[in-house]
Amino acid sequence: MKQLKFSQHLCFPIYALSRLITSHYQPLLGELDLTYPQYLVMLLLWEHTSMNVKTLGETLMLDSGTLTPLLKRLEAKKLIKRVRSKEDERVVNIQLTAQGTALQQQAGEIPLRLADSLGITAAEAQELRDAITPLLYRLKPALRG
Amino acid sequence: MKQLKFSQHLCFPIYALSRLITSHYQPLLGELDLTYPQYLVMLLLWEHTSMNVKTLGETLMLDSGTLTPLLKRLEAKKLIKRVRSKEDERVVNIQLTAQGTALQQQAGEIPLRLADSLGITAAEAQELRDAITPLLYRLKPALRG
DNA sequence: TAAAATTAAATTGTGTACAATATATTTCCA
DNA sequence: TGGAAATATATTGTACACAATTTAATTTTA
Repeated sequence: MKQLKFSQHLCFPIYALSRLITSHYQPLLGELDLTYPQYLVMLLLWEHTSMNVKTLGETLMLDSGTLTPLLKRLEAKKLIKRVRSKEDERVVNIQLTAQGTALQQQAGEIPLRLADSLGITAAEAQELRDAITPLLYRLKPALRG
Repeated sequence: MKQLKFSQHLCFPIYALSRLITSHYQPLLGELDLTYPQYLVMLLLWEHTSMNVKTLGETLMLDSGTLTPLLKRLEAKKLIKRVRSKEDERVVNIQLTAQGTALQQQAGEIPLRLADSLGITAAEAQELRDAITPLLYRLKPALRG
């Protein structure tokens, strides 16, 4: 069987584009002392006020091995509180602090500044998102093993 | 200014899709004892026989901080050799070993098996690649700072 | 209802990513 | 031509990702 050339592989452009976009976020998020995954968590909390670790993980498609230390860093920065649920002691609820809530103001311009940094228009960004989002949720999760 | 909702952000679908695709590679690549970035390096070497670290880094958009330890792991697995160039002692050439060359046989079925695992057709994969690849190479690299 | 199964987080260990810096070599040019 | 600038790789340190396992709490079910 003929080997596919490197350039014919689907995987690489998505992998590289994801990292490239993250690298454009970095200087903007650096002003808020956030990493990109930390920013995603903050976006969700700004929208929902409180979420538990499991729900965050399902939404971001990240497991507790990634989230637990990330959330501890956000807590160390006093942006969130980690509160074990009274109703179900297995659950940890993540709540915004006043400082975490206040940070939303500084974050408002980031999407526009990001598009500017990337050199794409809002329309192009939407087109790409519309191409990718349905695929993301249609693909089967990988089988372990 | 109204805050964009989480779902309106371009960034997340690409970030999540990239990780989802990698997770589908993992069981297939595990049979070859390769990680996904290691597989990308091997794909390039199978196509070009020998490349130096700089060229690998430009093609994969990875720096020496990522590549040096990754290449040392491939060398420890006896798939490649790292050979300092005689003409320019700054340059390290990466060469396939016989074992590294032989591994290509086992890798031939991976692209089809991946598409099957993802549950997409070759046509869909190509459509997505065609949407993303030009964007990848058009975007400006991020400014450091 | 008590043991088994399930669930939610945390922990451990490996491997990227990448900024920042260091080191060694080569090239440039005053 | 000899020191400054540029180049290629390596190193250090921080922060993800994620598989695998552990721990503690809850639910199921025999």
